[in-house]
Amino acid sequence: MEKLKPRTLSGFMELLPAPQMQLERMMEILRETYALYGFTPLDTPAIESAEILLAKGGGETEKQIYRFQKGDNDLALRFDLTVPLAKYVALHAGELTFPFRRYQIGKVYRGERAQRGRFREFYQADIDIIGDGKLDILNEAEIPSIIYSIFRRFGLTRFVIRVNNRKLLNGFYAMLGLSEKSGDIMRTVDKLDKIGADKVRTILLDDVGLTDAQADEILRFIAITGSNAEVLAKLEDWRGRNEIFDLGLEELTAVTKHLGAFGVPEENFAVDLTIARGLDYYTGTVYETTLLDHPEIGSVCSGGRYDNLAEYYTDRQLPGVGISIGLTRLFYVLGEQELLNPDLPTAPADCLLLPMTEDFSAAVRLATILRAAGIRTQLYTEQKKFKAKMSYADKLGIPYVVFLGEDEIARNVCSVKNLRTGDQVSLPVDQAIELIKFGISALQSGSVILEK
RNA sequence: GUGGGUGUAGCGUAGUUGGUUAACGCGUCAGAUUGUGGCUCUGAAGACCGUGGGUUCGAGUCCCAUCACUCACCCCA
Repeated sequence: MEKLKPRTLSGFMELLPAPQMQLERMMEILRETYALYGFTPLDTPAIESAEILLAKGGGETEKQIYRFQKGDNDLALRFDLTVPLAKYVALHAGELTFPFRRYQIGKVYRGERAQRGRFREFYQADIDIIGDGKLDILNEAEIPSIIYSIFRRFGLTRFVIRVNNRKLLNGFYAMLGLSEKSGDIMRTVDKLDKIGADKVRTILLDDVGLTDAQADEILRFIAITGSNAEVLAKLEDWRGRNEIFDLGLEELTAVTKHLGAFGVPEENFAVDLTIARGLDYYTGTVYETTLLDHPEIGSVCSGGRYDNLAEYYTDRQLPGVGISIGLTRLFYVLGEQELLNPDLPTAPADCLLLPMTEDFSAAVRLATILRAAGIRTQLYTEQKKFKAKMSYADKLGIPYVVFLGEDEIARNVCSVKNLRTGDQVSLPVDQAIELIKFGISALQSGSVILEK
């Protein structure tokens, strides 16, 4: 029979067992850290009614969303985790307790052309805090501080969480009488790092249609750099000319101050007036996180403040702040740059138990005892040559092999071989457990990532 | 969606101005070594050269189409 050629669609990540373990380790860190800050886990369906997911309508979402008919139902795959959150919060607003703090790690789908670091199915790891009517500015500093904490636990140090404020930008553009064109301007300004100031100016003049004076003012504005304190001080020059701008400046100043209080060092966060990206529902603080050594891959984590999360589903005013880690992208880039810690244990088991007798019942009992002691144990039951069994443990990176033959059973011991050192001893079961547990605890390595 | 590039065993590659049996490395499997893995050695399996058509005595190689992948743009995590 003619076989179908197996293939995986482009833009869909499918991993071998060892890297999958590394990805799972990153997810564990995410869950542990989010939980540590009092976030509750949430899961929502990957498929929702298209009208729910497209409530906002228009734009990129409409173009990129996977949408299909099943019977009479118009369905779509979720494009991000924020829109489902909005639906969830609107649906359950009466039953939830606010501020509602939830985390969600899940796959999202975008029907765009795949590229390196850009997937069509990928994990996002989101946290959001939703208030009822109001939400304190402090939350806008806590969110990036959590990201800082996670990245440090991953083992990353060379990253910057860049912070800006949409009110500040909108107020600024209003001052110049450019509110209508703020979207185009922000998109252009965002490319500053990539294409340089001269090209930004050309685009602003030719494509966006600004006057020389307007373009110069914008370039002067985005050229503001320096320490966070210096940037904030320079922004004072524009204070008093637009209320929204002033409000944005106060918020940005407050977030900067609080981030320090949360213990985020200056080298890991920066006020950056060029960032504006992310979905357009952001209304205040916005974040974007990049890896200093890999700016080419873009943002690995971004988010911000929105004043009215669920406006398409309810009249209730639900302001929030949230951020999303592009886990698949982050993992992919780290793997490609060989920054994933190769010492991170990726074996599916701590111990491979080889029964050397016809009757496996003693081995089955021993496996149960080992597992009860917390040792991840695989019982090898296949009729293969001895070397094939050893080779199995070796290939999977299982650190210990335990033999149980007639000889061991008669002496009430088991033989434990450490595959790293080659040492082998015969011990009573309780001592064998201690030996293995001590050995595997020594193998635990700190971080997922080794930075060069 | 727009524009480039590339398709040869599971993976990574070589393949001369078109010429006879498509080569190599890694991996896989077997044996050397039946209660001891990694290292080494020996051997084996595995490719209608993406697909379809064309040019030619002859196509992995040239031409066209098509599909897939990929890079850039757009946009984003």
